[in-house]
Formats: sequence, structure tokens, C-alpha cells
Amino acid sequence: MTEQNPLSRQQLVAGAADMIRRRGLNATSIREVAKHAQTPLGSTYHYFPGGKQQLATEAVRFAGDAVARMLDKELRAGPVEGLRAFLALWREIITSTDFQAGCPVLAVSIEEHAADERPAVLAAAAEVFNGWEAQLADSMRQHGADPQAAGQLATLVVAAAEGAVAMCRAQRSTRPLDQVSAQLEELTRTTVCN
Amino acid sequence: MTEQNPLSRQQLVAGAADMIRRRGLNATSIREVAKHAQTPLGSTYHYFPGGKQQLATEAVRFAGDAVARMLDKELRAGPVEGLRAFLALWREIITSTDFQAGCPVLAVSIEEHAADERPAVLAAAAEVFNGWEAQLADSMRQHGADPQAAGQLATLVVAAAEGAVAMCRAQRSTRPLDQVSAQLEELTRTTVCN
DNA sequence: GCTACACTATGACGAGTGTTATAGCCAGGA
DNA sequence: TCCTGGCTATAACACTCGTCATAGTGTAGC
Repeated sequence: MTEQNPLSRQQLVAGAADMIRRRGLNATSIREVAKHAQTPLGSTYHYFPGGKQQLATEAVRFAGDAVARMLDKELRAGPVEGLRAFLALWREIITSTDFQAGCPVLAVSIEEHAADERPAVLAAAAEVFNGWEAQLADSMRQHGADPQAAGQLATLVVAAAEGAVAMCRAQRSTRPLDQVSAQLEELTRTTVCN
Repeated sequence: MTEQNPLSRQQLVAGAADMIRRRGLNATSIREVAKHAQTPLGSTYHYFPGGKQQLATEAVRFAGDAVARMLDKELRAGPVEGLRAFLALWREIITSTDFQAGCPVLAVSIEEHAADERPAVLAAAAEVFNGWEAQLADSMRQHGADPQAAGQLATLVVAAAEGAVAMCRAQRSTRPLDQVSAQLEELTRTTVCN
């Protein structure tokens, strides 16, 4: 078996994303990511010469792309259906892990970085957030929503979903996300059918 | 000077809260908290025999109480004014720290904990979130809002604010919070004057 | 005076961290 | 056959971490 290199690489990235969304960036060590992916520690620095920074950045992009692909597919049925799928995805993540996992993009956004530098992983997180927002807003606009209102609502959707997921983990309850979901759906419905 | 003991203790708690909201719980070491508060490391374990767990728990409650007191005061002018103050506080925190600081309660909610245990710090975070929600919801109800709608909207306010603050840090821009603020204000206005 | 006790100073323990270096493996091409 | 180069194995470096123990300080109350 020759070309299992990219396979190991992908497992590393996926494993890192999974650990980051459960424990946060700082508590995710390269050693444990490698062990979890059954990959030697040395290979990590072979695949990711940029070290932890690069691995984390790719993990954020990986998770962001997975959600974006799902959004792209579900939004074809309309903005409300896409929103519902987006919220259902987060609900599935927190319930299927017994409130242990959240969003790796959020996790990365609130952790340490020196005052003067702007780590690549933060920039990746910003891009992911912007991408989700753009997908949701575009879909609303294509269904007759006021362009500015669509942009604002898309931001609210992402912010409320991310915040609600964190609150669900703290309270060990899906109530925050469920309550937020009901209101976001209603808002989207009225914004689309303006 | 005899009774500066509680002063050191308070500085430790306040410093821990500040570091947690900037770097997260895991990147906040007791050594650095002690150094920042100009307190010996040994004193930390004198004041907080429960170790890091206890210090973090008190820091979360400290930060939560500070916001709760502010909310209590500003909500006396009405739900919309209270909401405005709530959102302005977060805006001030992120701008005055050049997007370095966020919410310690959120930070603590998304970090590591073993699958079987439920750390005290997580319970404290849940209480803080519930407290903010209750304050906002009660104020809306006292101003004629539908009880159930008030509860839902209060949850949305806290979730959206927390999520928006994190997004602002990632994007180094107050835009997410500003857009979310406009919509939450509008929603609160229409919910109160039902 | 002197004891009691809140607090400090200091150092150590074992464990874990990111990162680097070096030697070794083993399939593919010449 | 040899050699090359992607990958692995292993160990080490120089930290930092939470926590504990122990000896020492100084002030308050008797």
C-alpha cells in the first residue's frame, strides 16, 4: 500500500477538528491527535511542517467546509429548509456526544494569541464564519428577501447558533438551541416572504 | 496592614476572570494569575484549597455577578435600555482590549472536561447564563411581554450576544455585534409593546 | 513576654507540552 | 542491483503545568 499518505493526513486533520471542538485548541495536543489517528508523532511534522498552527488551521477549514457543503446542499430546498438543517446539525452534534462537543471554529476564536500577531487559525475561523453567513444571506436574497435584512439576519443566525450551542453544553440541555431555533425560523420566514 | 487578605483574594479572582476571558481556561495558569496579581503562588492554594477548579469557579461567578449587577441597574429604565446596556458592555469589552477579550463564561463552557464528571465551573457557568436570561425575561414580562415569548427572546439575546462577541474577535470587527444588536433591539421593542 | 495563626517563601514532584534531530525502514525507478 | 525519497521510529530538548510540603514570617491576642 503506497498512497496511504493522504489518508493519514486527512485522519490527522479530522481528528484534530474533533478534539478541538470537544476540548478547545489549547487542550488539544499533537501527541494525542496523532495517537487518536494511529499515526506516529513524527509524521505530524512531516505532513504539517508548520506545526500545531498549521494543523489547527486546516482542522478549522475542514470543519468549516463540511458544514458549508451541507448548507449548500440543503439550501437548494430554500432558506428555511437550509436554516433548519443548519440548526439540526448543531443539535445532532451536541446530543450525539452527550454535550461534549461544540464548534471548533468558535473554540479557536476565543483562545489565546499574542497581542501583536494575528494567527492563521484565527483568519481561517473568520473566513468560515463569513462563508456561512454569505451562504445563508445569498439564499434569502434569492428568495426575495431585502438584501440588507438578509445580511443582518444571516449574521444573527450564525451568532445565535454558536452561542446557543455553548449554552447547551454548559446547561447540559438542548433548550437554548431549541428556543433559539424556533425564533430564527420564524424570523427567516417573515424576512423571506417580505 | 493586617486585613489585606481578602484584598489579595479578590485580586486573584478578578485577575483569573480577566485572563480566562482573554486566553481561555486551559491557557490560564495559576502561576501567571498569581504573578499578575502580585501574589505568591503559595497564597493561591491558601485562599483556594480547591485549586484551579475553585479559582476558576469563583472567577466565573465574579464576572457573572458584575454583569448581573449592571443589568439590574440598567433594566430599571426598561427592557430596551437594559438590553442596550448589555450589548454596549460587550462592545466596550472587545473594543477596549483590541479584540483580545471576550466572555469568561463562554470560554469555560466550551473547554475540556472528562466524560463522566460535571465540573463545578461548568455548573457556575450554567447558573450565570440562566441568571442573565431570567433578568432580561423578567423585565420584559414586567413591561407587558408575553411570558413565553419573553423567555425565548431572553435566551436568544444571550446566545446571540455571546456568539457575536466570539465572531467579532475572529474577524477583528464589531460588525457582527452591531448587526445583532440592531435586530435584538427591534425584536425587544416589538415583544414588549405587544 | 509568648503563643497561635494567617500568610509567605521556596523548592520540589511527576506529568505533559511543542518542537527538532537523527537513524532506520521500505517500495519505486534506473 | 543500487539508490532515492517518502515515511516512521525513537529519543531528546527545554520548557510549563497543577499540586503539595515544609520551613519561615509577622502580627493579634493573651
